[in-house]
Amino acid sequence: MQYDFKEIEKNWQEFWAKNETFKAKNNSDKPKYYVLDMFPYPSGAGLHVGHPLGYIASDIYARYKRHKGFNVLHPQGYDSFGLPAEQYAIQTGQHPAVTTAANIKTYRRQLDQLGFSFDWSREVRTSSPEYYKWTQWIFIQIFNSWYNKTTDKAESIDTLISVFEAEGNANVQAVCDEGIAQFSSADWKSFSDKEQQEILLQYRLTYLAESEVNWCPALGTVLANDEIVNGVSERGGHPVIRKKMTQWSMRISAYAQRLLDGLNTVDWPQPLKDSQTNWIGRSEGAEVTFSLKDSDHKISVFTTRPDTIFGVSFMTLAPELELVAEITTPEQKAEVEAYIEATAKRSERDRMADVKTISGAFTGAYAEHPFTKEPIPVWIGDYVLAGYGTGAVMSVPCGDQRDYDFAKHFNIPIPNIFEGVDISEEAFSDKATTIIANSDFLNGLDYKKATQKAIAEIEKIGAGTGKVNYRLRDAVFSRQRYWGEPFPVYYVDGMPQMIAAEHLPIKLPEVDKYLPTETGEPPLGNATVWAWDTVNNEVVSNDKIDHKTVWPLELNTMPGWAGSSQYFNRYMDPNNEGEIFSKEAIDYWQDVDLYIGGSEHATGHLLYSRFWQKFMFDLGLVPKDEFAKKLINQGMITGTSAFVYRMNSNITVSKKMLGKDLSDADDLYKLTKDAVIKTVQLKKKLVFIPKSLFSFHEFKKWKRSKGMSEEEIKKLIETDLAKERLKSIEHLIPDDEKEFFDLEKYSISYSAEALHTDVSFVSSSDDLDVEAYKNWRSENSDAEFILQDGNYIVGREVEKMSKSKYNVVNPDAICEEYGADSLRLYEMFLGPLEQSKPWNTAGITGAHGFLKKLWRLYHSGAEGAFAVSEDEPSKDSYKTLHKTIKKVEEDIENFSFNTSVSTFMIAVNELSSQKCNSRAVLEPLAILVSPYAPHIAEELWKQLGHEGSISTVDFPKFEEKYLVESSKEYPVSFNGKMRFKLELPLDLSKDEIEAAVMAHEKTAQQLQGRTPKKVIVVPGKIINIVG
RNA sequence: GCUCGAGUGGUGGAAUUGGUAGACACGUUGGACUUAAAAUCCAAUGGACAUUAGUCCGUACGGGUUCAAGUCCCGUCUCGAGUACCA
Repeated sequence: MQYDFKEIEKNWQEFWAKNETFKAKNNSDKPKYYVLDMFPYPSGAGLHVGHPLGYIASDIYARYKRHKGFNVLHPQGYDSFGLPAEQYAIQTGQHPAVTTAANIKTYRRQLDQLGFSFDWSREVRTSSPEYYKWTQWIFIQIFNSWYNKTTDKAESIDTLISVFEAEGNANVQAVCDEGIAQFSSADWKSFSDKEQQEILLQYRLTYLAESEVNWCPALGTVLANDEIVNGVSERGGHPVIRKKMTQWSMRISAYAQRLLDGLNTVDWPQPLKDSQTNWIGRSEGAEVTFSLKDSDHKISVFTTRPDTIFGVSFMTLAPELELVAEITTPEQKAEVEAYIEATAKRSERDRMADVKTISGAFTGAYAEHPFTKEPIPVWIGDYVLAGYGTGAVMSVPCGDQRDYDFAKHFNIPIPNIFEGVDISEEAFSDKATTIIANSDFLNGLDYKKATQKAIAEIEKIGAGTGKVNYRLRDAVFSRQRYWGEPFPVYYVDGMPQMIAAEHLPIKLPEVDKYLPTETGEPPLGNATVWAWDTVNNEVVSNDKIDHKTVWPLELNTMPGWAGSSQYFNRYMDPNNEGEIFSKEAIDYWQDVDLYIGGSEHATGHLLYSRFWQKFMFDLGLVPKDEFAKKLINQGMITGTSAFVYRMNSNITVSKKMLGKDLSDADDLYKLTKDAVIKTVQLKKKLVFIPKSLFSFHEFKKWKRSKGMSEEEIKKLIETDLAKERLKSIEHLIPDDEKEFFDLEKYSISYSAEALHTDVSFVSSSDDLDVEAYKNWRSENSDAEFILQDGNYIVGREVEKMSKSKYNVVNPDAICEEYGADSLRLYEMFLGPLEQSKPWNTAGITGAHGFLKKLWRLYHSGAEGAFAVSEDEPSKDSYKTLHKTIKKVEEDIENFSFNTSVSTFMIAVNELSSQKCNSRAVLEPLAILVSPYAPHIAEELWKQLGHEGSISTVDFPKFEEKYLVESSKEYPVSFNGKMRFKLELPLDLSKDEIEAAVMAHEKTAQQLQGRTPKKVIVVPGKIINIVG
């Protein structure tokens, strides 16, 4: 009986589905374990072999945990709202729901075919109304909350209202908008309903605010920074302007400190934590207020260097600040306005890319130094960003390079406040060696002491306070898109109103087209049935809007991260219609134990999810304020692209360059160009040359990487290349030009272009299936390939796996040829999970060969019949088994899956040579392999005579006694170099070992009469003889 | 620029607390079986010299610690990821 993986895999996949083998129960005597994958966006292209890497790893771990007696939750679903489906809808008119459903079907088939142990009964799709009902529900909870700094958590807005009613807002410590006017209890009560709502909106955790966005009028949409290239849209190249729009924002900044602190409590990769830490960007310093001369205005600045306050020689404001217009003097008005206008035209990208140009304008206003009372000129400059801190800086040119450059450029004085430091060339910003001078009460202090003292003095005179500032900004939560969650929001007199939870979900309306409306409204503006009837509590036709009981609904939709910010909790109770999840479910499952996914989500999904989790924790909805205990970033699988080299259709004949200096390939190239005699058109248009005939550019690269000497290059070019290999293209020269193909007389040069070829045409030894390539593209049908030894060897390069590079490998094809178990093993075998590594289909034969060998261990009967004996295994077989158990268990616990695959291979190699077919070894072996190659394991388990699935059978127990050795083959080193090996009993003492070694004939041979100075003996490890 | 990570054969990668560098696999070469191919099996495979024994070099580069360094320390280079007028 052959290893028929197709039949086996099909049967067991059916078995698992039919028996719901992997369905997790929400209550169990077993301990719980929650293994989660970052769910996929179902794209139209389907999966390539890179995608399942993380899923295979998490599946192995989930299966392992089942063997270890855990009740495992291992769900999967789809992040199915998103731009590609919408883009496709705009192009083809097909409803995104239709294409999304079709894509999901493909994904499901591909996932099923890989044998994952997902509990599909818990599948969620972010785009299904049953799911987004709860996304809308959370939005309402966030809207109905404010952040109380006193209790340091989110609270219901009702607690805020009662404070307002009782005593106004004077004592309220909240994370809220800036500059809210103070009001008393009586004021509050006298406010109209609308006024009250407006005030509350400034406190809510999600609020409407004007945010500046990249608006593209031609596309009618807002673009992300990376969708803009050189100031125009990436798609279509339309102009983009900065525009203020009223949008929903999430007050994530309220959680900045807790998001930072929480990182210390989770086992996540350090780089990921670092990037979140950077993103949150905590900096300590002081906020200092400067009065303006001859004006009531004040300017607040945030500085991390209050110790340098006596070094201030000017102030710089962001040009966007409204204050600028108010303080500019009439004389400077024209200049300032011109500068503001110029800045507005520059995109953020421009301002970022262009660090060297220094620009700014003087406002004519002067601020007053809080201590010296000296006048300080106020400038504006686009190196100051409106969105960070207060949008203003106190400029200390001696201590900050940007301030320094600015001061130099505009001839502003640069006072030196550092002891013994020369600032004539550049600013001095080394905090560690700072000693302050020329600074009144700060003189002689170091950075730390001066900072403390400065803050204390600033506070004493009421000019400011010590402050912690965060880079993290509130997150814009509105998108001008169709294919996203609709907001459960309607507007009464422009004020947003939440729809009561019992009327959710508010379903996405149908539209005729998915583009923005002609008046520039979001796509939902095209919906004709999109108004809220407050009497019947239903969505009704727009023409019923009467602004009495029927009101317009919100036209924006939620962003991509809305649906993915709490899905891990919903999996615990995904079909609950009455609650987001039951208390029992969340209390049982608590949080994710292991989360696997890509590092690209570091500052998006993984930050927002932590924010929502903390919010839900504050509300008492979830028991943990961090949702995932451990997280692993799987590396990317890159493609190994294959290249053919298309020769340009003419070659250049030049004077012979023998004897010339060829020390540099650049010179060589130039030389060839200068000495051109003639250009010869080839007989054939399409000629593909082997890599070794590729142009000089390739040589340069090769030379550098291989460190070739000049001599070697000469040899290669003048003899090898110029003569033998060039001969292979001689027949392409037209007969009447043959005289120029005299390699003794002339040099021939040409260039070629590297073109991607589909990797499926290339064999494991890099030779191209020329016929397949010719058939691939009609223009190639009569192309000529210059072969070497009968083959065309392609060039190889590792690149990102992508359709356009023709290096995508489809798992369907791999499963068809080798089976899912082979694919699973091979993906793990490639290398450490976290590392990125190139895919090379050729290597899969190793994994496949292993499975066949494994199969043969159990099928040693006549014609490969199943044959397992009840004999007692040999000592060696027991040893093989138990060292395998030990290693595999350690490896899984450490997520070192690649090494455990090697361990399996070694075990099977050993058992094969031991001719072991004992049940006592082969049964545990099947369980060991089961997490990695579940189909074959199930089949072997069944053949071993067991009923039901192998999936919850106890993991084999490691027993030390089988590994106990009586002797060790010691490596004997002389001066650290291993010279020979010596088998010695393990129970020998150090002295006995030394005696045995010294008595050995090879020792004498090595020593050649010398007396060793020292003999190092590490029992059980090594012997080193020095001298 | 800053932060983090990584450099080991032709390739992917192994290598416990410092203790036999290159496990395992691919590829390559030779051989067996076969009419042939596939499949399978056996052998060799870091480099150089010697080819019997063996010797020397070798984990990006230059130093250092140690009986012993891929592993620890200092410096340099290269590559990758993230991030950026962040005051």
